[in-house]
Amino acid sequence: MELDYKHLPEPASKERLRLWLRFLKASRSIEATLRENLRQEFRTTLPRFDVMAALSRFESGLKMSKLSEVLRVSNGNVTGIVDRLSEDGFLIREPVPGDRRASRVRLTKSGLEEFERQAAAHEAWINDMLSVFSPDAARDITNRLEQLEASLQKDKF
Amino acid sequence: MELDYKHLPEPASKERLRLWLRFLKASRSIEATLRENLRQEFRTTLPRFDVMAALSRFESGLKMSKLSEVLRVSNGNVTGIVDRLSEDGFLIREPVPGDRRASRVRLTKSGLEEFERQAAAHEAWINDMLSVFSPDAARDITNRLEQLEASLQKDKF
DNA sequence: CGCATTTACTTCATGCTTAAAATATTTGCA
DNA sequence: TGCAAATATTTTAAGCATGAAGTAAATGCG
Repeated sequence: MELDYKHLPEPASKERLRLWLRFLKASRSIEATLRENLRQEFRTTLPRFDVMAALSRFESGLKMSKLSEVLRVSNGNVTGIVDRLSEDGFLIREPVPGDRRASRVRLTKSGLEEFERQAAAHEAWINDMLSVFSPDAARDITNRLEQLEASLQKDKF
Repeated sequence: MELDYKHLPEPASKERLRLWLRFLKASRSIEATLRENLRQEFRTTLPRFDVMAALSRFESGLKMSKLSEVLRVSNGNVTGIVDRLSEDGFLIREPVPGDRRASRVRLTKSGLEEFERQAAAHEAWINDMLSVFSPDAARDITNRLEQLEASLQKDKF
């Protein structure tokens, strides 16, 4: 029979790897449910929701480049998603006065209304999935994640 | 001027939504770095790494259906990734005696060696990115994530 | 046995994702 | 002014992801 290493201290790197694996699993599990719910209830996808969420915070819209920066995805990626959302009438590209290369994207009235319904449902789904965390526990973990983000940013330079 | 709501208690659902947004941000940030590193150092991708990681735990290989179950991705998805890894000589499909529909996939010697180098680098990257968490803090968060997973599983039925 | 159902897997259509190349326009400066 | 460099965006090629449809083989039961 094997020795029981379970209660011996693991090297720090193993402990952190274990954390990452759990982290990823939880994240993927929640994301999968969100995708499925968005698909079933609103015939849309997470990337489309993300674009609309970003635009909903800027009444006068965002330039394509700013939009891809906010979402932290590539320019080319945003082009396709915006194309499709435009076809659905949820947003429009407007010319930017004085710069014929650029365009400003903003939600239409219909897009804003649609997004508000999606956002309310989204918040309820998250509240349900994370109900195991009390508001205090949620705040505590949020704080730790903010530390993590800060340390990840710092290492970039 | 607007009232300052910042220090009033937020509804639980807002607190949890905030947690989810931080969670997603951290997860995407770490994943992006992993993808970039895998690409630069090993000319591979996270899905390929995931497939090899899964197979590395089963010396005699896995059937395609079991592989997609373990990875929690669709069957059709696994087909393509396995196709490409096979072309690279990192794994092989073997016939399953007594069932001509099925095939068993396992790492080749070259695939196992390659994976072991990738896994060592992967662990070091994670250790670096999560270094802001002490082993104790890491264990603590891992425990909370396990609670979360358990509660997510339970709600499925 | 015969044939409907189930199982294992691949293919297909569509969309998301990236990096890199291409296009168009603006800016800066010799 | 003229033109090289920078900027804003789209296009392209390749891979990942899904759900659904298709193919082939195995199973089960009347």
